[in-house]
Amino acid sequence: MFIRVVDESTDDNEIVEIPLDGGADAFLSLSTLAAQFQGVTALKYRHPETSVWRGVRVVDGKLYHPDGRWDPDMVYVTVYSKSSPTIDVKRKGDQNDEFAQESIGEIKEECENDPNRRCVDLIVLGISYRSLEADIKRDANGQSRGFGFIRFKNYESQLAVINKRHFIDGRHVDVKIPDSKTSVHEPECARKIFVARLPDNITPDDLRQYFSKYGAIKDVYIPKPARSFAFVTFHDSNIVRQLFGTHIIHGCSVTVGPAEPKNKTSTIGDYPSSHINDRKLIIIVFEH
DNA sequence: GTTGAGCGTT
Repeated sequence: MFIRVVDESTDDNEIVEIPLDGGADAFLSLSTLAAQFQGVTALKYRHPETSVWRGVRVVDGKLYHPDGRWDPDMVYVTVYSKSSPTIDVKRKGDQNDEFAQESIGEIKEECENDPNRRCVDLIVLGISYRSLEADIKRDANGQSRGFGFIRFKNYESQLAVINKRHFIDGRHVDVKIPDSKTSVHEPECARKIFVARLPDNITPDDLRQYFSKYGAIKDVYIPKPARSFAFVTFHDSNIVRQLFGTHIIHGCSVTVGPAEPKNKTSTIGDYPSSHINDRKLIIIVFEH
């Protein structure tokens, strides 16, 4: 006898028929399943009446159907362990690995130590209406609203999660700072500032030290030989806008503006909204 | 309504 299995975390969603072992009380070997779905740890299925996900029993590398019989018409869905490389949207209180959320007290402690490396609630957008493993917001009827929130213990985890695309339960999912206009798919220049009128004796470390009080810095670039300008790239684009203007670094006045995209052929539509600013409007005024 | 931009009953 075969059962039908699908991996909803991949793009193809191809159904694979997997052979069962044993006779009347048939079971499925985890090794047989893993031969088709690498890293799988269990199976789940929607209960026909409640349409709630139900997990199959896993004992000693064997999967047993909790309702006593395998349904050949059912499509079972693969389940992967929490340490899989895809994002884990965890329930509060789940503290098994570095991606686990922590209690408010522990978060505060880390915030007080370094406000520039603060973990905040991140909004998770585009969650499948069928996803259950998350702090998902629901309407009065219990229907998923398609988004939820998550907070990490380690700032590194927050950075790692915010800067990549996620694929959960068959959908592309965004992880963003709440109310931020910018997307995680924004161009790098959205997180970068252009520092002009820069004295030659200013080092990358000077810039890093000065600008780190505004937010975590990803990269500092000063051309060699020095050309009186530099680029500073932050991890979070939301703090970039407030930096535009004049700054005093080591007693020297420098001018900070938005970094233009490297691609000169880009149109205004390619700019992040935070960069469609006065500079662009001024150009339009001069043309008339 | 078998839907898909948004922003949080604690």
